[in-house]
Amino acid sequence: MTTLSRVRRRLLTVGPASRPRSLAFISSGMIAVQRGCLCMGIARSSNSVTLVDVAREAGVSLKTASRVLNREVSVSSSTLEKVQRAMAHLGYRPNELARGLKARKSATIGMVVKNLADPFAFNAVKAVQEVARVNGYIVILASSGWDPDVERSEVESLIRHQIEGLIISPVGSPKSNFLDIIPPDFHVVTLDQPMRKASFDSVMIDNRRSVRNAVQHLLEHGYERILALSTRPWLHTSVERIAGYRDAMRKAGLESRIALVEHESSITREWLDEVVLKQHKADAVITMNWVCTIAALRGLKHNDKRLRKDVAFVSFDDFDLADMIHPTVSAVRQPTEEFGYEAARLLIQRLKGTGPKTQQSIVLPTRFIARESCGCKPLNEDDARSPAKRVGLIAKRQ
Amino acid sequence: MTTLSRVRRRLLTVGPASRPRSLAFISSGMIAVQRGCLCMGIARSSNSVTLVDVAREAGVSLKTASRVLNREVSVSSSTLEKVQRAMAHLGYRPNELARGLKARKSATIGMVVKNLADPFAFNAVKAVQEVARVNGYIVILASSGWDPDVERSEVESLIRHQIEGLIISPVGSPKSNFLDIIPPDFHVVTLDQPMRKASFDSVMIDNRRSVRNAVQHLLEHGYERILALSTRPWLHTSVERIAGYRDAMRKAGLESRIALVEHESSITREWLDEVVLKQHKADAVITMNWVCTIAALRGLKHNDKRLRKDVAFVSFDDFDLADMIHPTVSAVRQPTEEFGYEAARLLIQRLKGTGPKTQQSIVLPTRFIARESCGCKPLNEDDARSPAKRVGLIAKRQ
DNA sequence: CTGAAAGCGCTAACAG
DNA sequence: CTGTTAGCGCTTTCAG
Repeated sequence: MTTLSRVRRRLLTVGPASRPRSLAFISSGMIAVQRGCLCMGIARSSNSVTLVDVAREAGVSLKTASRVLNREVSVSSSTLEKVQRAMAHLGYRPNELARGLKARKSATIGMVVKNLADPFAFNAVKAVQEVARVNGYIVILASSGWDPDVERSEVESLIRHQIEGLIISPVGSPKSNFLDIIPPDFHVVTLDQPMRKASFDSVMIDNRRSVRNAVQHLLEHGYERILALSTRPWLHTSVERIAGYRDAMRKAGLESRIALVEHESSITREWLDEVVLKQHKADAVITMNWVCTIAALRGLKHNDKRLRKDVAFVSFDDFDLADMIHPTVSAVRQPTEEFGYEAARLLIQRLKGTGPKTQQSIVLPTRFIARESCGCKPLNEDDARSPAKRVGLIAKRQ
Repeated sequence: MTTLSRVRRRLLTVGPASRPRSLAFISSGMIAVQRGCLCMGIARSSNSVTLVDVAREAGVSLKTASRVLNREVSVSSSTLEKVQRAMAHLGYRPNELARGLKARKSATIGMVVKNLADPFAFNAVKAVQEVARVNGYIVILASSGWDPDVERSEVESLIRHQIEGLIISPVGSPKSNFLDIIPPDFHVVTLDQPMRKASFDSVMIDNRRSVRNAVQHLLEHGYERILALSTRPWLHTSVERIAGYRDAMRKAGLESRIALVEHESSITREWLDEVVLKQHKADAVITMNWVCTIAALRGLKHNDKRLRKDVAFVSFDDFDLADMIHPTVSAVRQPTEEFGYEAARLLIQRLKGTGPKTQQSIVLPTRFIARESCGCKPLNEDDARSPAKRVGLIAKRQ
């Protein structure tokens, strides 16, 4: 019998503090079987072995048991062993919630993303979870679904659950606002987007430069009627990326052609036909994000437009199987897992009090993956492979 | 001044219990400003407004404030309003951890997946999180990375954090074992795979039948040297799927051709060339899971093998852009979001005590999406679209 | 090196 | 309808 029930132990080892309470306790919904070998707790059934029980079993005080639990040094090896044996024997499981209540730490970090189905999000989440685990933290995951109200209430919920820090990829809409519910010196790391009017740590890329470089690449191939395609143009990332596009076009003395839609559902075959092909007579298209890419790719295909032959194509955001589409799709690759990795590292540094006290802004490098759709012949097969090859991999560091 | 600090309130309203402790408290790292309008908590800075504070501010007892917090009915509208105003004024934030300690519920469910980068996993997680949110639960996410030991320790960690229920897609390896650390009447729902020697609720598909149907489809196209390709053949899902393959082949009086590898990294171009093409002279390939598909697709492409022309192809697991590869890839589609949705529904029903008491096993339907790689002309464009179109969508029900 | 006592922020039992 | 009292399971002073 490894897991003696609470009642059993209470009955058997009344101990020094057998106050009236014991009786009241027993009468309130427990069954005590006399035979002494089988006891069932009905009320608080599962796993109610507490540190008190451990201490009693080991014949030490509660505090001593607590010391063992917390690996404090000042415990003689004999008591240490006694307590550990008691823990094992009883099948003791510390209650992290109770632990956190007094100690004011929950060993929990919160993470909020916009859409888990976006490769950016799940790769980041994956890395965050991995780093958190190694450092003894768990992560509560929430998803805003691009809704500022949901975002706000999710953050609120996380705070109520006493997260020690927050990693968030903010919706970033003008209406998005949760700064007022963040406690003053709370640790927050933003991903992908910065927060207006806030000075949180952040992990981002140089959106503007990344797009500028990509557009320059298209220009070098001789395309001139390059069209930038973006959803949610009010997003900080969109704004920056479009600025990068403009930079490159302006420098080349060419007219900017920009097609913006609020939501990817607007990017239909007909719309592409009308706007991209008829209106702008684009000879190349560069998308500003993943959903855009998927929508445009699908729409163009159904238009019987062949990538590169009729219109060159560059995607912002690389994706699985970009190297399997014909022609293979050139893309700006963000280091999605690194995002999560760095964010978690920043946050945990803060929580542990190691690392710098000043605001940290990490800017991660992107890479232009030249495949065929931009007009190139891919040179390095490894580079050209889509992110799929990294499935299951997390950069191991630290 | 909406957020008065704890010290301030302690100093101003000493109340009945002004024990020596108060002094010690103040001396240990707080700054009290005399002017009476500005106070800063240094020690326990953020958000330490408690229900006691609210009660005091509202001039009611702790319990009454608690009643308001819990929306209990027996509160007069005048006190209700008083308390609510006090809460708003103080910027009160309930501590869910403390709440859970006494009430023995954490409003938290745990979820463990094998690999978050797998479309199956993130779609399921997404749905679980959504359903949990709507029902007032938060979800702690963990990932086993296919490692039984990690899986076990993650489950252990979740239990320590007092999750009320667990949704897990088990590693399912022979060494995988965490049953002994699950408390007796704990609520668990398994996803994708069942647990040996356990009678948890589960959400699965009919793997055997799904594959049998797909193979039969290939047979109807006249292929005879159909090869089944699988990783991790010891997995329950793999076993079932391979059984389905055998069923169909046997029924057709054809020889089964099965190529198994432990890990997808074995599926190289050379390996495919040797095993699939030279050794088996396969005229069709059916993969048994997503990683297999990606690896095989990539390997075949680099072999200058054209899908359908040289070898037909069916993928178990549909994927984004399956309709963008040339030829488009036929696939067995699992309802990935439904998995999560149903699992969460089952679990929350259990937690709330609604719904049946007996073990529930939900078997979700799959669909064969006939595109071109199996030899078909796709009929319905909508069906043929890859799952990408569903980005951002969650089935709203209940 | 060890223990007793006092809570963390909240809910629950039981009176009024 | 409201308040009092006793904890949830743990950590934390502060004494030995």
